[in-house]
Amino acid sequence: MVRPGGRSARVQESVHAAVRDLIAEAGRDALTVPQVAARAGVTPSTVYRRWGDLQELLSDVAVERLRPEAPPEDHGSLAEDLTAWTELFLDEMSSPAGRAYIRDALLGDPDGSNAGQCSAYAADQVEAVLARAAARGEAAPSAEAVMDRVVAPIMYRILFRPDGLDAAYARRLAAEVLA
Amino acid sequence: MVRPGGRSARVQESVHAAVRDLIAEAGRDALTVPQVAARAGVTPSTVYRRWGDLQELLSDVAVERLRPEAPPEDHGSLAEDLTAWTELFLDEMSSPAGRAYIRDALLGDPDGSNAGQCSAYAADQVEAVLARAAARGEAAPSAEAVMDRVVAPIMYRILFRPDGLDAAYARRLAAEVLA
DNA sequence: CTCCTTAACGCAACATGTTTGCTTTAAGCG
DNA sequence: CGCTTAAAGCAAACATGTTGCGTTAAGGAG
Repeated sequence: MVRPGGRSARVQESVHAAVRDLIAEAGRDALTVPQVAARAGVTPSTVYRRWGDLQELLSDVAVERLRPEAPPEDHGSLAEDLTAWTELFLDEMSSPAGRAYIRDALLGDPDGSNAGQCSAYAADQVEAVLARAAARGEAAPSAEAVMDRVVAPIMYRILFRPDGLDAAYARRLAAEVLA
Repeated sequence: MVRPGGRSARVQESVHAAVRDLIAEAGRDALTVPQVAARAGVTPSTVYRRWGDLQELLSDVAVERLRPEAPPEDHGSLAEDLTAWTELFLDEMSSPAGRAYIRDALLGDPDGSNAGQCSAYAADQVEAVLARAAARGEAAPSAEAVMDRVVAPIMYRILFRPDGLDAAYARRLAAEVLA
């Protein structure tokens, strides 16, 4: 029997909130399960039983924070929509907080489902931009092409080459995939 | 004073070997610092002092295993060289062992230097292929273009979308960057 | 509304992993 | 050959992770 509501839900929310608070206060490195549990008003064994370890818990919280809050803005044309979205995406993801969340999401993710979720969030945003272009009658690349040529290079550089990431790079990637 | 040789070197080699052996025997999940230390004939405190924690140690070992063993083969033309190298790269990296090493390398890497090293290995291989093309007088894309359009999509999919990775995809990426 | 069933939590004892002060060894240099 | 000191060993203190068992309360049946 699955129990998505009631006490279980309160515990989950309380623990997630404790993680967010403690990261903001003391930084991610100072985080331990017993601390989180104490702040959440819960025993450590509860956290260990539900999440397994600190990494999986952080991964959960990270995916939650990486979910886009709003659909991409409408600027009137595909070129402008995609450029603006790419700049925003790079900006959010390459910030220290963004990098940390990406790493956390990848980290505590034995089966890859959390990472898959992150990718799906980006894909949804891209598809929204492309769908709007199609509705306007504009020619547009496939979502796969945008993932391979815009999203992938950005994420690769964030993870493997933390330098040379700026708005100009975002604009160049967007322009190239539309060419 | 840095002491790259002598006892320190023996300890490092012994610990690395212990990690490789234990991963092969019992799997990465069953790995603990005390176990590794015991197998290496070393005390746990030595490992903690040199590497900090298990993740950094695994990251070290992973980078070592991700170093290419040989320069890319010469097939006579840029198209063949790049296609063959891309197929090999995808094959190695997307294998279960390859994925695990990539994750480990990213994981225990506070300052990103290990991840940067992995990227540098790939960049070196790509540059070798392109340099050979230039020596033949062939027109070739920049190394940056190959990193963005071949290496990045492969790594992105390995990390975030573990499906649909096959030799055909590798060939397509290579062909597109040459077009 | 009340009574079951049982998933999820709390508690406490336990096992394991991590840190640290101090001592000992041996690498590299004069 | 002897000094200096980085790095390793040792052992005890400490923190974290694990588990069995009793208790609580969600969600459904009567």
